[in-house]
Amino acid sequence: MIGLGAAVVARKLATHSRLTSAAQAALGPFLGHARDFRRGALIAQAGDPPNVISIVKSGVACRMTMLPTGARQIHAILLPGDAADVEASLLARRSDSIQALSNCAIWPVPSRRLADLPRADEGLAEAFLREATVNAEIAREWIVNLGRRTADQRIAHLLCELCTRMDVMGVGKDGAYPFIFTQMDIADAQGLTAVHVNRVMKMLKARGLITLKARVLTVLDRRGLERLGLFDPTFLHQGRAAAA
Amino acid sequence: MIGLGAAVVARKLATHSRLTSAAQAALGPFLGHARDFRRGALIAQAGDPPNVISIVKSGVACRMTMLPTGARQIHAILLPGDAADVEASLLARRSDSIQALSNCAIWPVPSRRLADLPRADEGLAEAFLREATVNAEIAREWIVNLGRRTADQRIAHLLCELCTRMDVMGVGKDGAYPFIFTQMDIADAQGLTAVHVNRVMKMLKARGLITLKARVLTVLDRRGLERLGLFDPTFLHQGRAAAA
DNA sequence: CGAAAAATTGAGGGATCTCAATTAAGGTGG
DNA sequence: CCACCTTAATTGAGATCCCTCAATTTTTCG
Repeated sequence: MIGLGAAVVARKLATHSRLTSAAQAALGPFLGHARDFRRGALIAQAGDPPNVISIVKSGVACRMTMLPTGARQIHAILLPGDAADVEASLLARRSDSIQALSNCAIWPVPSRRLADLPRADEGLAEAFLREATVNAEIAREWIVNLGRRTADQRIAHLLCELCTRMDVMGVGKDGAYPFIFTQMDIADAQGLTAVHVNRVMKMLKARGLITLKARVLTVLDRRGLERLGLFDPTFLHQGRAAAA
Repeated sequence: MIGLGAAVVARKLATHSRLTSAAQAALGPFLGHARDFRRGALIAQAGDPPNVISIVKSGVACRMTMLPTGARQIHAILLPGDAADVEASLLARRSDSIQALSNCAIWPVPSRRLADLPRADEGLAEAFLREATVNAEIAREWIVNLGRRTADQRIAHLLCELCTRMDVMGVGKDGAYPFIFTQMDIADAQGLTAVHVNRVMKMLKARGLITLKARVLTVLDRRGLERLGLFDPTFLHQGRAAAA
């Protein structure tokens, strides 16, 4: 069902770009066929030539850096429909890695195919460019998060970001979202330790903001969570009203 | 002397892209004429429509976010030749601001002019795209810095980054670099307080790694500074060997 | 079902912050 | 070019947030 899978990407791109039906049709052949990865597997590694774009078909992945000390820092969470390394072909080699945070299916699209895309569908090519831009925007927000927010705020902010992104993709209902992250994943994303993440999550539950059970996150008080995390609900939507 | 000023940008772009002499010639008209800003002035503000690219002719600027709490987080330092918002025209409005950290001269280039650039010089347009990509790369490194390094390491890493970028641009000699940053600027870039930055700088001086006098930073032990900051001297050079 | 991974909890330490005061530097007007 | 005034740097003391280490329980997965 390549067609079905491609719909995920179409929906994601549609969150910030207008896609013609021609563009949607071009998407299937563009993506090709997906590859499966087990949780923890490296989808791309630092040092690799960046000649492949990774697009998530299902599951969750991340971009991250392993430090010589063994510490991991996650820079971005990749949900279904998200694309990584759209622009990377412009560099000589990749400096970070992509890792599966759950079992997942990834489309590995040769960057050459992206380079040829404008000839097939100009609008689709621009949509991918916008995708990269939105991702850069999110990266800046992460810098703010890490630099100027407390642990409570950081985690609340991350949860809000993820929920907002899932909302837009139609994932989760009634404030209940699939949540495959380990407390260590969250720690590595927010510059904390797993132990401290545990204590913060406990507090979030105690305050009646969230519930977490059987890998399902339920947001009981979205407004409260946003207030705690100083989350601006509009920041991820910017791309939506983008020109043309 | 528009031609002379444009040479700064040509040199910057040449650090990661090959520029033909035709591209260099196209640069002057592309940039137009610069505007002056005083230290502290806002060059662009959150909420503005992102229809202008800011390119630094002289002085130092930064991209930053002001939080509702009044705190500032800097996401990027813009040195002469650096371009900000190359990709931003794809969004509806900017979410961060650009601020002058010293008196500086900025070329405000209408994004429309960038959109038209491929028709004038394909290679030059690609060079600007690569510029944006390298900047995204640096942003990711900042995330690692903020998330997984101590205050000592962060500051050492930032100093190494700045020195490396100035080296490439031919700014500073014999390990002496112009340094207009306030300790609060460094704090706001690295998620620290000015007081703590002061103590770390004192330590760096005590260890014989640097000297700072009359707005001139002298790096006495570059290797030592890099080791302390876990700085990988190759990370900024990636663009250099970029394809085509 | 059993082994491995993840979550949870406690105790204690350290890095960084906050508050506050003082000194040094820089910029401006006379 | 000096005097003044504002801004930046410096230093101290005490408080906090988050980390480290370690043990235990719970959950997940093969």
